[in-house]
Amino acid sequence: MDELLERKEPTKGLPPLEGAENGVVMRFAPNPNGPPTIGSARGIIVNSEYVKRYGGKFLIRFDDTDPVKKRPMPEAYGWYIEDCTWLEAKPDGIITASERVYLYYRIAEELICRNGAYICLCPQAIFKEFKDKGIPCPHRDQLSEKNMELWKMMLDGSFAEGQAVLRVKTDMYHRDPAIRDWPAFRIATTPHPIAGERYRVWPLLDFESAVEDHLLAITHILRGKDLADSEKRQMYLYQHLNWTYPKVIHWGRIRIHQFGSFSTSKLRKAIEGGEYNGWDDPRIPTVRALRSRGFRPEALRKFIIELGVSETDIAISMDSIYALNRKLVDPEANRYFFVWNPVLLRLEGNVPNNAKALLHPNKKRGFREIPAGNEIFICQNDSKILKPGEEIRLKDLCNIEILSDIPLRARFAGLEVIKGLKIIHWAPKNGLPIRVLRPDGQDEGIGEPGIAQELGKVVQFERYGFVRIYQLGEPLLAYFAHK
RNA sequence: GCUCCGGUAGUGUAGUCCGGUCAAUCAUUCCGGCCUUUCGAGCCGAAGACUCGGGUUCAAAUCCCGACCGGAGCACCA
Repeated sequence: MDELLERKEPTKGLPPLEGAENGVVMRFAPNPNGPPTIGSARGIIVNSEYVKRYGGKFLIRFDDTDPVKKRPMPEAYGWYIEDCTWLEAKPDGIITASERVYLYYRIAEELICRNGAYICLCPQAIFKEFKDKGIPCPHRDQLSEKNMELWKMMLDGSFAEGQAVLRVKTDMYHRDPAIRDWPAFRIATTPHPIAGERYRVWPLLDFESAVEDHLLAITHILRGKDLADSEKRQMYLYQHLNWTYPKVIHWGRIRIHQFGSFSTSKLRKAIEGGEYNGWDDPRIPTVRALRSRGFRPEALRKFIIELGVSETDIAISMDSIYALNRKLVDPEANRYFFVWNPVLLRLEGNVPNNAKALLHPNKKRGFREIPAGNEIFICQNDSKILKPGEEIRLKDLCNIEILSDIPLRARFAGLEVIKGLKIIHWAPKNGLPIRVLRPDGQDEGIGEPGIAQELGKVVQFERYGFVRIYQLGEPLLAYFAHK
């Protein structure tokens, strides 16, 4: 009976975590070689959400142990903390691997003593042959004392880069070649951006991550499918040291329709080359870009949590995030007129010099005043469909009758609202020059002066979409959020 | 090539472990209508999916086998 009722429970959001009843310790472990992207946001949000649900600790750990190929960016460490905090996932602890290499050395030595690892002097290509064939290399049977001696030589500089690695003993006959005796430490003499020249022997991800997860008493690991083999590899290390492995959940790759494929290193190049305005350019999928565009963290959290943690690869659309954010932002955003691709419209007759328009259509938030008069701007798109003789309404101003299309002229035709009349918006002749930066390009035009008072806020440009006022000036800069 | 993982509407997702209540959930998108001095919001309605083929069973989205498709790992990257 209980079973039946249990099965009826709909699972909303994230599925329950096995073995989490007494709290969890979870970590988000990025390489700080750029700012967090939407992909990183998934790691930040899901981990922190589980910690919120079950109680415990949410840690951020910088896996920054490659000074060469995945070279960390010193500014990025702070960016991660900043974006985590903005995403309502302030870490309870910050760990930086490059500051803790000495701890990994201790574990390595323990491992060598227990005969769980050996120094391998095979050139990389040679070892690959052994591995593919499934036969132990000549160094595998070295005595633990010999390994310790060679290890010290690695540390003291007796070996050059590439001459020696420390390998964890797994099973050279394992059916999956990816699991066989994997490397734990290699020599890298390039100075590290944070640790400088303090270390010349650096751990590789599988070792660093496995050891840290144990040291930090991580209970549950969420990781991408690309690291699906890591548990199998690291399990051997845990067995050698008699540790207990955390519970692991994998998720599939995530692609975003609107952004296509991207990588942090590619973005970095494009930004350094001036192709983008920076790490918050609306055309790129970073968390800071979303912030600049006026997204609310709740929208992002909700979206990511609804994605769940399936192992299926997914191709998501920003549309869902847009819809979620629109719901949050619509009641807050003041309304303004922005005329893109403006064309001048000359008006005859007693056009009011001022218009009064609601700041919000259905919240009682008062009015804004817009200078009007006999010359105003309208969108080129609107102008194209106007025919002489037609009567339309300028929103919140007056009705007009079109006199001619080229040149564009019209005359005042009354103030009273007439149902059924086509309505267009407009901007004052001496309005604000505005440039809107969009994910798909940019728009330029004229807006009403009140927009300048909304710096940093999200507003709606009527008939255009929601934007965040990014920077005052000539022109004023706005970042487009969504329709 | 070897190894692993996955395939529910356009997109995500629930259901798959423990077969029946699934002629399959929710959201988004699209379409139609209402409302509205925004093409926004809101309201109403509609459309749309179990990859395929076998097998087990009274009964299969759910279990088994095979095929197909997709992804990942096989780095001295993370």
